[in-house]
Amino acid sequence: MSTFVEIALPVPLRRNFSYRLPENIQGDVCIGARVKVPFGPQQLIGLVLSLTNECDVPENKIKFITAVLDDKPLLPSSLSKLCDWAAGYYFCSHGQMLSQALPVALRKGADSQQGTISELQLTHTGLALDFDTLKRSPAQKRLLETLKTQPLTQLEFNDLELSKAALKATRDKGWVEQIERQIQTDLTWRSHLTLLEAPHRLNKEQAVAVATLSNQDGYHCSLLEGVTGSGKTEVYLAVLESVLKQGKQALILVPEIGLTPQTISRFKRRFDVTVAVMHSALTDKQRLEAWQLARSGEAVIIIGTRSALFSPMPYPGIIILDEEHDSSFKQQEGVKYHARDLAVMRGHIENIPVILGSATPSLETLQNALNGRYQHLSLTHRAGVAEKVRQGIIDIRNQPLKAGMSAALINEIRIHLDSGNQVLLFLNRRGFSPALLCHECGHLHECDRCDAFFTVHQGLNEIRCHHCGNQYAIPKQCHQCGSTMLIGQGIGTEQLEQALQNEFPNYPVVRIDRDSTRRKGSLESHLNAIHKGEFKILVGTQMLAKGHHFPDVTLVGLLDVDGALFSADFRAPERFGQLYTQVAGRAGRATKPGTVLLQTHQSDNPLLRDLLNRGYGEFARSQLNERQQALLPPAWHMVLIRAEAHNAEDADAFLHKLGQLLPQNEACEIIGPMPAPMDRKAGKFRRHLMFQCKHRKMLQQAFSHAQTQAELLPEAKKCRWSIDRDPQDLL
DNA sequence: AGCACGCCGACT
DNA sequence: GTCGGCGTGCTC
Repeated sequence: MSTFVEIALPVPLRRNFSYRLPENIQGDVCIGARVKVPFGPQQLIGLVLSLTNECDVPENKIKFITAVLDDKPLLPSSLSKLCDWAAGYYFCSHGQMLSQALPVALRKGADSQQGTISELQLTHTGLALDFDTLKRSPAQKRLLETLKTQPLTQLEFNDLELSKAALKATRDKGWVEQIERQIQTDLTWRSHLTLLEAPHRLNKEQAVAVATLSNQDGYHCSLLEGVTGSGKTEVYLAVLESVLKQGKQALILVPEIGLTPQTISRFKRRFDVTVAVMHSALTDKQRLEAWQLARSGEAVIIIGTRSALFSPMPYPGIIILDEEHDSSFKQQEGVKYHARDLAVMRGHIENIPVILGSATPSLETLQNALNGRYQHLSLTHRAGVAEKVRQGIIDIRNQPLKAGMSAALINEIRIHLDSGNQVLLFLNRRGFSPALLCHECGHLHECDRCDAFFTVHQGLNEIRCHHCGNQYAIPKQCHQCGSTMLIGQGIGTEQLEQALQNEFPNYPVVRIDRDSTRRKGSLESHLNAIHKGEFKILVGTQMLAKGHHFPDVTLVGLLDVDGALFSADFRAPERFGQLYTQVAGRAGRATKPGTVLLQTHQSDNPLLRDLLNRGYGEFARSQLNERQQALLPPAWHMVLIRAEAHNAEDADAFLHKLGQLLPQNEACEIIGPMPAPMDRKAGKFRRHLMFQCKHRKMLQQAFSHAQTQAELLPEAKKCRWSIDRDPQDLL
C-alpha cells in the first residue's frame, strides 16, 4: 500500500512535491487525478504523478493531502504523455507544463466530470413579448429574435457582436435568463455528417494536395506551402470533410491575429457540426466549456490559438496548424513551448496526420520538408490574380527624406492615389519619434530604468519607454542643459501619419498600431472603414501585415527595410523575408496589378536581391544554408538561459557557474555570459548564456544534467533565471 | 506565482 | 501614531 504521492503543482518551480496520503483515502487515488494540497500558507490543486512507498523528503516537512478531486485521470493518456515529453524537452516541471495545458477553471478545482454549459434563453415573459415594441432598441430586438429560434452559449452570443449592454438590458427586464445545461454527448455527427454548402471546385494542385492528405492513415506530417491566395483553406476544408466523415475530430490552430469571426464562420458555414473556439479573450468559464465540449466529442472542430493545442479529443483525426511560421505559436511567458513543435509531437502520440500550412514556411519546417521528414505539398497558383506584383527598391542613400519618405516614394503614392486606389505604408516604429534630442547639447533622453530612449508620443503629450511602463509628460527643458530646444529624432508611425495628411490633404489617412487600436474592437472598426474605402492611405506597424487583405491597395511601401533586415537577431532576415512576401501577396488583384516599394540604404545587399529576384522559397533555402554554416538553428539546437538581477555581477556569476557545468567539445558551443541586447530593462540587469549543440540528444542530456546541478548553486538564489529552448528572439 | 514578513514614507 | 508601498524568501 503506497503512502506517498508525487504531485505536480502549478507553481513556477522546476520540481515536483511529495505528500503523504491519509489512511482514509489510500485506496481512492489514481495517477492523473487532481488533489488539493496545503502549500505554504495556501491550498493548491495539483495532479498526481506517482504513488510510492518511500520518500526522501524530511519527515517534518511533508504534509498530508487535503482532498482528492477526481476518481479518474483528468487528462486522456495522450495529453499526459505530451505534457511528459514537453516537460523534458523544455526543461521544466510537470507542474509548470500542466499550468499551461489545463484550463484555469480546472486548476482552481472546477468539477471536471459534470460538464455543464451555460446558455441564454428567453423567459416566459420574453417569449410572450411583442418584438415590435422594441423598434427603438434594435440590438435587443435582434438578440430576442435569435433566442426565439435557439438558445445561445456565451460564445455564440459573442458571434452576434452585440454589446454587453443590450444583453444586460434584456436580462434586467426579465426577458432573458441564463441557465446551466448538461453537455449532452450528441455524437450523431460521427455517422451522419451534413454539409451546409457545396465544396468549391478545386484546381489541380489543390486536388492533388487533398488526395494526398486525405489518404493518410496514422501519423504523417505535411508542409502545405501555398502562396497567398492559393486556397489553402479550401484544401483544409476538403481534408476536414474526409476526416469528419470517418467520425473523427479536427484540431485547427491559427495565429493570434488570424482567429477572426470570418475564419471561424468559414468552418461553421461548411459543416453542420459543433465548433469549439478557444482563444485568449475567453473567460475561465468559457474556456472550460469549450474544453468540455471538445472532451465529450460534441465539438467536432476545435479551432483556437496556441493553447488550444491541449484540448482533449476522444476521437482525434487531424491537427492543422495554419501560418505555421507565425511567431505567436511560441509561448513567451512561463514554459516557452512552441505549439507547432508540440502539435507535431501530439500527432505522433495520437497517431494522426498533422498539416503545417504557410506561404512562407519557417526554416525549421522547411528543413524537415527538404530532408524528407515531412511531406512537401505546394500550391503555386494565386486564384484571380493575373499579373505578378511589380517590385522596386528605392536607394535612399544621400536622399532627402520627408518624414522618412523619399521623393520617389511620395511621387508613386500620388500616382496610385490619383488613380483611385489605396496605399499601404509600413513602418515598424510606433509613436511620433523614437527619441527626444536636445538641439543645443545633443542629449538624448533615456529611460531611467532601461537601456533605451524614450519614444515621443505627441498625441498623448508624453514620452514613453516601450520596454517598461515608464511614462512622463514631454519635458519642456533638456534634462541635461536646461535648453528648451527639444526636438524629436527619427520617425514613428504617428509622425508619418501627420506628414501624409499634410502632403495629401484630400486623402484620409488611418494609422493602425498598438496605440491607435488600444480600445477593444477598434481594430475591427478601423479595418471595416478601410474596406469601405473611407481611408485611402493606411499607415501601420507589423500589425497591419498579418492576415488582413485589402483588395483596393495597389501600392505597398516598406519605409525602414534596413531596421527590419539587419537587426542583431539571427532570425531577422527570415522574418523580413516572411513579412515582405506576406505584404507583397496582399498588393493588388486581378484587375489592379500591385506594386511593392522598399526603401533602403543598402540597395545592392545580396540578401535583399536574393529575396526580390528569386522569391521566398529560394531565399529561404539559401538562408538555411547560411544557418548551417554558422551552426545556428535549425541546423544546430539551441537553449538560451536568461538571468536578471539588481546588479549585473549576480547574474553573471550564476551564468558563469552554469557554463562550467556544460560539456566542452567540438559538437557543442557555449556563448556567454554576455549582456542581453537590452542590458538593463525595468531597472534590472539582464545577462544571457547560449548553449548550442549539433545533436538534439546531446543538448537534452547535457543541459538537463547541468540544470539539476545549477538549481543547487548558491548563485542561483541571487537572480531570477529562465530557460528558453529553441528561442525565437534573443531579446 | 502567491503569500507572509519586514522595514520606511504620507495620512485619518 | 498606522496604512500601505514593494523587496526578500519560502513553498513537500
